[in-house]
Amino acid sequence: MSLKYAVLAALLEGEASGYELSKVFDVSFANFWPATPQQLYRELERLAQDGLVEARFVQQERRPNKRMFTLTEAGREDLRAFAAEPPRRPTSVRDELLIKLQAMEDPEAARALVEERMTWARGKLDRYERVRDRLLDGRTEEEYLSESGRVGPYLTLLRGISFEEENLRWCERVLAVLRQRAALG
Amino acid sequence: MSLKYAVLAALLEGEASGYELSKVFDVSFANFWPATPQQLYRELERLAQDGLVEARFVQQERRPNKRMFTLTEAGREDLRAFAAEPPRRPTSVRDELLIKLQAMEDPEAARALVEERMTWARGKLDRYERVRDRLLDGRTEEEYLSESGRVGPYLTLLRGISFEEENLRWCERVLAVLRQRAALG
DNA sequence: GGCACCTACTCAACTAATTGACTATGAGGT
DNA sequence: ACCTCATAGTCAATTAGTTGAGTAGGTGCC
Repeated sequence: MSLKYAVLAALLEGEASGYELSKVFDVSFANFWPATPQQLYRELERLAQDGLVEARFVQQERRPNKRMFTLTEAGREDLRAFAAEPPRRPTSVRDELLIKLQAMEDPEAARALVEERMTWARGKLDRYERVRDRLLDGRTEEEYLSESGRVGPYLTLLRGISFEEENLRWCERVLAVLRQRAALG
Repeated sequence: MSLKYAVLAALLEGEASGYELSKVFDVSFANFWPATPQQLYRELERLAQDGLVEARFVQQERRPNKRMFTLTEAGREDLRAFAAEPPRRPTSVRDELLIKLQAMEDPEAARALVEERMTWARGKLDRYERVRDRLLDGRTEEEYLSESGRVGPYLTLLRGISFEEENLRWCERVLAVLRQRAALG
């Protein structure tokens, strides 16, 4: 149900193809609503059938043809109604590393997995930084906030950044606990 | 696939019924691998068929009968192998609020949703605090870490706590941005 | 005396998500 | 000449997850 609105929300930024959307869901939207290309194509099909988006074919010369999707007024209205009411389902996090850590017996293996996670988190932060720069486009945060119509994209980006930063802090904490335990044991 | 190992990991704490497991997946495990009772019963069935857990019926007098599950040596071994290798799939977060925020036009409605989220996060932190107290059982963290065989449960609990704390910090940030924008606009 | 809630599940139907393979074309490198 | 990567998708099969109802005895509250 929510994927529907995630797609509609993504289309608020303007007309997009399924392929372009799959890129968006691979970077910025991935932090709060991951989706594979297959999910997106199916969802777009449904949305078009329900009249919430409009599709048009675009013939291309040096690339495969594509379909571009736009929000309809009905889609905009549906999204508006969704955004106004409180979330139905609680935030859900799925993290395999935590299962492994929960079960872990070997502290050395745990340390290795946690350090891998840290490297990964730093990579993600770098990518967010680039998304942020593109959003701000040379302006300061203040300028951006006063000029730009919609703040949503910025706030969700901040959440992604804050999540990864916390991830790093927690990893540090885990390493400290493992060291302490090694010293005590 | 990972639910399987989440269940096995939960059974590391000792024999449990499906019902008891569903309680565990409602509190501590909920932070990194949510599962409904129905999922658990199905998974336990499968695990028993595969010989990774052993089930025994327990007749009860004043309550419905139940089945208690224990890890077998094969289950323990399978879990060990899983825990040693790096995660296959990245962490995934699903958060409806962020879709709503991404789409949001009305700052006042946004503020209300964010404050609701804050109340909720504080409630969750309280519950974690109680879980933590039960784990530590009067000991300091140092004592716990030197006495207890397995650190996993403590580290995953820390992640839950850290996630909600960060949630609160991000909410504060969002409120600040909304205020700033209101002042600028 | 009735009603809601807790324990302890089972069953059926449904929707969502994942995986892998397949179709095309073009660009760039070695 | 071949290989990989990027664009832009489609199809089919399977697994995972959700929802709602049903069963059945016990406890606690007003």
